[in-house]
Amino acid sequence: MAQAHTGENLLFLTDEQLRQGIEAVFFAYRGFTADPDRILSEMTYGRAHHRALHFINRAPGTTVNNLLTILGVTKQSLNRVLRTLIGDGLVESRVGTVDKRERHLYLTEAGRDLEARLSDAQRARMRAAYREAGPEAVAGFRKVLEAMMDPDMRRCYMRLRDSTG
Amino acid sequence: MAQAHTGENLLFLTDEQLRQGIEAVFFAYRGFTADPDRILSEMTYGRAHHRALHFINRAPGTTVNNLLTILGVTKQSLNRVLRTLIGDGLVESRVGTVDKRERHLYLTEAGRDLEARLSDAQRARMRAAYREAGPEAVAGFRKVLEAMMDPDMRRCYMRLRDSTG
DNA sequence: CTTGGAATGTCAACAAGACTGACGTAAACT
DNA sequence: AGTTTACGTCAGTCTTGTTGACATTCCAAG
Repeated sequence: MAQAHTGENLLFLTDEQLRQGIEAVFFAYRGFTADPDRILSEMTYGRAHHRALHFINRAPGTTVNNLLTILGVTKQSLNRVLRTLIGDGLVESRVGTVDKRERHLYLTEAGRDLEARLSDAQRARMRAAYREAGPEAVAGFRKVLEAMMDPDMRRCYMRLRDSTG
Repeated sequence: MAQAHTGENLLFLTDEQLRQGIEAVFFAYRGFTADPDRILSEMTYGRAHHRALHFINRAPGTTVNNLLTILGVTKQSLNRVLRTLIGDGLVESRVGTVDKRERHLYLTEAGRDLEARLSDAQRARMRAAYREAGPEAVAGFRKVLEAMMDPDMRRCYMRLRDSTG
């Protein structure tokens, strides 16, 4: 009856198809992080620094707490990363004007430079993959990814998405 | 001219679209691992154990070296995981008959039980996402993921895929 | 038969990056 | 005035990855 309803035999929902999807995500994620990781391994930074740089660049002036919920790590873990990035002059931390308890985070020019290097490498692979797969595949790709997210993460994602479009 | 060629305006290749794709992968991967991680956190195992169990279940009798290239870690790192799994009676290691240097890995019944628990949890989320997105989106999803992989990983993935279909 | 290389395993040391728990400070809210 | 919130930090632990060194076992080629 599900078949009758959708006009599909729902082959894409078999355990075997799902397993292949799981393995595809596993292998693709390796490719996803490979290029930035190569750049980062030449310095004292890691993937955690990349993530922080990415989202600070994405939402300049974001607070530590906001970044915490986006990244889904503890404040101690994030603080270690932020401390080195601030110490190395890649990130600037400004005390809030309206609420002085908050610290607003911004990339310095050096921070923007590194972020651009990392993002360019990651985007190059995504661009190649998108071009190879075509626009309709990309739309489906995004649709499934969004459906895979936890509701909380989906809200994070949507908020970021809508803030620039 | 690219527009004329494809009949698209290639909006899906803008930096902004690519960035959204990158963030979608980031947030979706969190969801992807969340359910198995919850189960694993109740025992002494982690994500590395899950990965080993998954691929041993997927290709019973696989050698350590083969698993090494699939997982992309060092033998020392994998060995630590395998040692605990073997010690806990979830994995069996049999000396090869044709080449006695090789160890062939199999899940015990207890190993299959745990693997099934983990896979069921992960598949449930994937199934929900697939159902929500629909078969065409799923086809695009897979297509982009495959294009994102490193060539080596793509070969690994294809070989596994073709061995069961 | 001996030697070289490949596959596997083990020990030791180390680093990144996550975690918990506890504590302190300052600001804001009630 | 007391509580909560935001942030930072110290200390310790865990998982998972890394390198380097070394032993074992076996196959194969000289």
